[in-house]
Amino acid sequence: MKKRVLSTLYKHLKKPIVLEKPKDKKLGHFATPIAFSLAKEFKKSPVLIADELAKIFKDEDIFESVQAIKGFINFKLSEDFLDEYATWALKNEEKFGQDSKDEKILLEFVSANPTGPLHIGHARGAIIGDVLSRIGTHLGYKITKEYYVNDAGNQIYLLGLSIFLVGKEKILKEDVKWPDEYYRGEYILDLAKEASEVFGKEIFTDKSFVPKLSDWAKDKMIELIKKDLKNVDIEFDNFVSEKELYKNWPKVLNTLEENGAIYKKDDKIWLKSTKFGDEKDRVVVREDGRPTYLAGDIIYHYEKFRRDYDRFINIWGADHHGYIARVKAAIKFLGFNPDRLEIILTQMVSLLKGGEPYKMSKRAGNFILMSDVVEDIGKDALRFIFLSKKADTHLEFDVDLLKKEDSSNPIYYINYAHARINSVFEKAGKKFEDVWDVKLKDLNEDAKNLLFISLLLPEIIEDAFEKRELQKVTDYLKSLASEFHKFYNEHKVIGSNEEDKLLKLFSAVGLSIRVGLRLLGIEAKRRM
RNA sequence: GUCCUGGUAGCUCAGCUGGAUAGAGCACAGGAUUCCUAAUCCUGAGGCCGCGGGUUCGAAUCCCGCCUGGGACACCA
Repeated sequence: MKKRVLSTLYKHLKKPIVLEKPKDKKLGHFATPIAFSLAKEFKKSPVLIADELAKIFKDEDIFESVQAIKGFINFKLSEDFLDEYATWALKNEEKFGQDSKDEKILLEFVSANPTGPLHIGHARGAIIGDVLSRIGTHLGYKITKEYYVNDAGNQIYLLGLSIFLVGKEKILKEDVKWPDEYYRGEYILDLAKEASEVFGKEIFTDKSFVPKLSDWAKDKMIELIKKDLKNVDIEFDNFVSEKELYKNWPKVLNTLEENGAIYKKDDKIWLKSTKFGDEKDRVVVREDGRPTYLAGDIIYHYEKFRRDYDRFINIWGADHHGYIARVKAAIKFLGFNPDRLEIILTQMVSLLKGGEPYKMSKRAGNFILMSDVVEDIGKDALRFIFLSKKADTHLEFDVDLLKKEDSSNPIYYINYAHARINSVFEKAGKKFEDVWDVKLKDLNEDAKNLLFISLLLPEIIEDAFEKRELQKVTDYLKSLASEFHKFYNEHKVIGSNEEDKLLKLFSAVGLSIRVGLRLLGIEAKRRM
């Protein structure tokens, strides 16, 4: 809708126009403060300019009225236009909100170390990434979902070591000296038990077996993570192994050297990342010849940029923010444009239950499992709440609130609207498609307003995707449900003179709720 | 100390490419059901938009300084 209005206005003005929501919805559907900016140019009062423009726009069919008030120009869309659009949308549910963006995007997210099950912090990035991909794909972007598996390095060794030590202590009943850092949690003991079945207890007798345990456990953890993700309806297109990437390390290192990106100092190899904005240079190869974690990321991004994509989006935990500068510096050294890489940071999640705070730490072992929360409140509620706040702000929520069956639980509230719509149709003995060709005219103001709001979904999802602010979608669905409930309470549908028209209106509301939720990976309930 | 982020109603937050009286939800108080799902709705109260300065016809929004919460500052991932 907005696009139609913009192109109509552009036809007359030939200037980019800002369209916004009028302060008061009674004023109209859209408004523009364009007269204020033109005032400077033409040295004329914005009020006069607005009056003149309003007269010009008035003759356009898509507007019912165009009014200039105090320099603002307010537009009301015509019923014919709204009806036509609604009819099309209802008959083309799959296409509703679709667009034809033409960009190939590589979206990397989750990428949690395969050293344990996913915790609630990972879930946030997972859900945001998944929904970005769902919405982006709907808008026409070609999106590949990728998981970078850190299957090399110290953390994986620690995983094996942790299993080894637990096995030694709990299965062999030997005394164990615990290092400062190791993985805790029951799953380590479970793995140790399973390992003793697979390999025999002897596996815990000698430290030289640790790599074997590491390798075995890592694969198990990857499977576990995939299962955790599957349970919230998230699937990836690719899993990229860090270990595999190291095959290309000599080549990448060589390229870096040729481009003057690295130097040797203290028997180590350093990246001159300060040259491109990093705080200090970073070690990429230690004195014993082992590459650092950064090396893996450099190879990974080198390979990424060699692939055929227009844009790269990484979703990282906010604790990685210090990494941005060095990775971008490396990309630049490799001869690519780092602006094509965009990093979305997700902030911490604090979980409450009955007002009690939980502190999470994967390494400490007392972290909250994503799977536990899913079991507790369901994947739909988890998805909704994680999407309802901007990625880079702290998210705090109480799981008990999401179990409540009233309006304090947004997912419940929205589903209730959808179920109500279905129920009204059922009571009326009609199917959605029965009313699609009913002509909407002479609707009351409330109905017209609700119709307009229900047709806003396409611009909401586009805005949400472009700004990477998915809470715009959840906010929209909440307000659409609210407008619907309000209307429902004030206007009787069944048996009224307007029955079919209002049913069509309800059908449009249901459409947006259903499509909106589907893009969030949530199925709208038809009955409650 | 440096770098990110945030500071708006009791709580959680939206608004931030400057614009029309600062919004929503929750919580709180009152009210609505012979009638399509009251799992809902309506009404009410509640605000130096962290503080101070600046730019502007106009600042919650932009700039500078300060106060303050959180995070990051590895040869760990």
